[in-house]
Amino acid sequence: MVQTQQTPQISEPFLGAWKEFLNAHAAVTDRIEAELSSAGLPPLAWYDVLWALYRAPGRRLRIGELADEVVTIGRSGLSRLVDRIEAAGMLRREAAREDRRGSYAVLTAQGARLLRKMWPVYAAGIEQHFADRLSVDEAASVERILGRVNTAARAY
Amino acid sequence: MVQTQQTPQISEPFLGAWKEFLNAHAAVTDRIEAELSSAGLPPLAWYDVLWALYRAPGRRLRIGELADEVVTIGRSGLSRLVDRIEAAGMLRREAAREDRRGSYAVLTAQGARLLRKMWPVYAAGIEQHFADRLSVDEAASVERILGRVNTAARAY
DNA sequence: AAAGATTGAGAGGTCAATCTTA
DNA sequence: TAAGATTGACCTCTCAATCTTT
Repeated sequence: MVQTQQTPQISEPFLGAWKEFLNAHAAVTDRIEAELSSAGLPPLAWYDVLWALYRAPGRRLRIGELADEVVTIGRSGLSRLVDRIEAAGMLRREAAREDRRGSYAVLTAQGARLLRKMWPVYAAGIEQHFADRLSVDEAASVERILGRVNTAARAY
Repeated sequence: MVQTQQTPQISEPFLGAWKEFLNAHAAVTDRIEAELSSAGLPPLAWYDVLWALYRAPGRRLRIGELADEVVTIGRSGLSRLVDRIEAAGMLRREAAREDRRGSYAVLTAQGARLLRKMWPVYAAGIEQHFADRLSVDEAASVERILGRVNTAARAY
């Protein structure tokens, strides 16, 4: 008799790695969010949007391209997030001339300034809660290993 | 002149590790949530609650203890999550006799069955999207390294 | 007054339906 | 008909206020 659907046995090192992975993510991001908030700055999701625009040619991205960059949120959620960031004057929408169905999000000068205010706080959080606990070799290992996890998970 | 507040320079391996860490978390948890949902099962947060109760002596935990176990949610959020799980019959609240301010969440038989239905799907997701991409040595490294991140981040 | 837990108000997210243009 | 993007309805979380008991 063939067993078609058996529960995988995940051995200890893998299960241990998974648990630490989940806990570390929750702990570090919570702490960084709290530090941004204490500094009177918006959440990490804003940083992701502003930074994606900053990197892009012309400081602008189609809404769909922006959604692909901000990996923690879906398209409708992004649409509302862009609403809020636009209302705060940190970006503006611009109709796409080459395809009138679409629009661009364009970083404003104020948005670029906000990005420069957020980075020191964000960077300090990454350093203190994450990087300071790793050696250079360990960081390289984590990058390589989780990079592989990442590629695998997206390959669908 | 003393520089009191300089932006940390985070060198490449650390920044790379941080980016892969965030992306891997988003990718893997999204995929597992989608698989649970496709199987007609509730989200990971339910699993965390049910599993915490299952492990506990008497299959029961004070609400506050439960909140400490479920690290991705705050106390008021947990209160509402417990409402929903209770409404589904997977746990019940019970007044604490030794301290009448408090209450217990107690796993029901139905809750234990749900846990046993969720685990195969969850485990398959961990295996396929995470564990299969790691060697045993790499898993041990991730556990050790992120365990250190974790301890550090919580030590406040 | 403080601790355990819940609740009202509001912020931010999802899914499916919708609108506009291609 | 499909693609880009937004919207309506609804769900879940947070913060601060609240209720009960210590």
